[in-house]
Amino acid sequence: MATITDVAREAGVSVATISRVINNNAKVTPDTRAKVLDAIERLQYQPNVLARNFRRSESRVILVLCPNFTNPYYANVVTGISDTARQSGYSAMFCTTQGDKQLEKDFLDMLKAKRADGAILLATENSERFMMHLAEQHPIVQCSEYFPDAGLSHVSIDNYKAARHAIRYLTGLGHKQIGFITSNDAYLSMNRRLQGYKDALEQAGISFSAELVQYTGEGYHFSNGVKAIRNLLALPKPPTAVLCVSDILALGAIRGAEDAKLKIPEDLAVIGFDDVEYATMFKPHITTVRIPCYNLGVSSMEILLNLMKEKKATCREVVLDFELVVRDST
Amino acid sequence: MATITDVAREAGVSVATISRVINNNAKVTPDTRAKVLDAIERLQYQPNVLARNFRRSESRVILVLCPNFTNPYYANVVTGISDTARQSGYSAMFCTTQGDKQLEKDFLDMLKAKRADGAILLATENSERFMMHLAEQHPIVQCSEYFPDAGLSHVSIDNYKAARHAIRYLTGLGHKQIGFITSNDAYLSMNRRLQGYKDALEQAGISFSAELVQYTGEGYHFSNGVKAIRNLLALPKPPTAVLCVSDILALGAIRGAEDAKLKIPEDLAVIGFDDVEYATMFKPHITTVRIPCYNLGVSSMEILLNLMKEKKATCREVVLDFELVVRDST
DNA sequence: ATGGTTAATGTAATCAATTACATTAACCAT
DNA sequence: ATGGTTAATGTAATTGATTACATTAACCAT
Repeated sequence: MATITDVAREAGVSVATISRVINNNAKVTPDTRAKVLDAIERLQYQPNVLARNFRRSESRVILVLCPNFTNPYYANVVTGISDTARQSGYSAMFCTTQGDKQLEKDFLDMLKAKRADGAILLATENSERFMMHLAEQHPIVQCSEYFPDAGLSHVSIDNYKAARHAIRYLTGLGHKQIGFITSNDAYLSMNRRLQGYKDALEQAGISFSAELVQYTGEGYHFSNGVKAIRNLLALPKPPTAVLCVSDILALGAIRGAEDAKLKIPEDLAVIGFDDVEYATMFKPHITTVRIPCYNLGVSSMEILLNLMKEKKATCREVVLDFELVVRDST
Repeated sequence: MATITDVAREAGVSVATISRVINNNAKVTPDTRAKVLDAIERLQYQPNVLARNFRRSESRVILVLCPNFTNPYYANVVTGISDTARQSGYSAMFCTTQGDKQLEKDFLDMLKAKRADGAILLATENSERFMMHLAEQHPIVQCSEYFPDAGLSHVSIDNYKAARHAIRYLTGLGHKQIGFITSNDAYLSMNRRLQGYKDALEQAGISFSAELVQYTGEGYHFSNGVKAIRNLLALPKPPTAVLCVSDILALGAIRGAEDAKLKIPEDLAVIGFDDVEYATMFKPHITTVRIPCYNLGVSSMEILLNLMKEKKATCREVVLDFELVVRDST
């Protein structure tokens, strides 16, 4: 593989000039530029990335902190991140920390050791304080979940509006008893959705009833959805519609309701969240709030690229559009 | 961040000695070693990875070619790869090529440019010839799918045995009309499974009937499973059991059979492949051939690490164990 | 023509680790 | 004591790109 010195010799100029041409960072006569490009072409020269990274003291690696890959929600986000990173010459290092705070910290330590140039967090167990401190020294972007008002860049949808929108749709269909199935995870998105649910009810003149809100414990398991809907159906005044914070929970709720001989959507309307691919595999096809996962990933990476380029940490907040996809479960 | 020179000064020795200590590649007096380790500790020294990679001319990046992440099969494999790579100080660069041969080639070109040290292929559109040639110059491991007798290292399960095992189980239950639902993808695993199916039938004294084999087209869509089982059930002598090459297809087959008012497993026994997590979400829980996806990933990465260390390309073939998980669909 | 100004290009230091080769020290046999 | 041998350690080159600083050339105004 030819080096910059080879090219300099071939073109009859100095290495500095070659560097100027390939980096476009100083004036070079059109004439010499042509000579240089010619030599580069002839020798099939490609700058040695290792030497460049070393000299520039950047690793061209980004970190991605992710609960897991097996949830298709994350799988899609990660694909978006990965594609965008690759197109910009970055490689991604993933860590599925599964709630291990220390592992997460160790992983992020690679930023300090210059083993990575930036990080995207799809969720974190660590504190807001810790992250704010880290973000002062390194480019960090939060995706989906974030600390509000922490001054960290983040990309997400408006979960409040999304839930409110879904509930308005249900009240518009005439539903008055509307349940809400959520997880115990202390995610911001859950709170925002709950608030959207409450406010939409209030605006529709329906009084809030705490027992209509089911917390399923942590994680998003199908069986949790089944359990939750059973509890709701056991109420003196069971709901005629239910909003679930994930498609998997919604699928579980449908299964639980069908087990109880209810017809979907006649006896119970169900709305999910995410619009993951396999949710459409089953009947009835569920109505859901589509989250643009792939684009969430793309956008996070783009912001991170900017952050890494700029040096000065300007906080960017990007809110992508959700979409209520109406199918057969409502 | 302290450099090797700082440590040398602190310890009162030369940089060469520091290098010897941290790399364990030459004799150093216990005495001086202690001094050096002491200095390293005091200065919190960590070798500069960029300088090291540059000098050693290795990138510590590996490539992973993967059809997609959204299929939980791949998601699990990739997690195994990723975890193992990280533990050894490697980061992974993923490319979901979706059948784009040229994109795949461009991606693998990073090996030539020394932007990556090795690659794991979860499937490839490129030819055996191309890959053999590439593997002569760079460490390559194939995972799940591979070219038999191409001399490339690979990790997989024994798909022939797995299918044969599943069919023997079905014949053991008394089934004589057994269908096989597979995809049109030209994967080795599909052929091996088909052969296992045929041989197991023959050994059970059942003659092979081509119409009992349904090809679903490419990809593994739920709806393909539904279609396939419909075709099978429309036969003059419909099957009483069916083996599907993926859980998703099996789920589709179950749905299609239930739509036709068949009871599972009484009227139709169904076996899937993979044992992906969400397959257990639905009832009836399917009997399936479990593939150790995560370990497939771990093992591939371990072999790749060896390959990268050794330099000489010794081909390693690893076959991991499958397991027939009997649940409610048989 | 002279000096000043600017634009283009060249020279050589630099980044941090590795390592070939050189040097030193220690020990043993004669 | 002398020379030889070996083990431990040091010196300095090397890797390839970037870039501060130096040099050159060209042009213009006087």
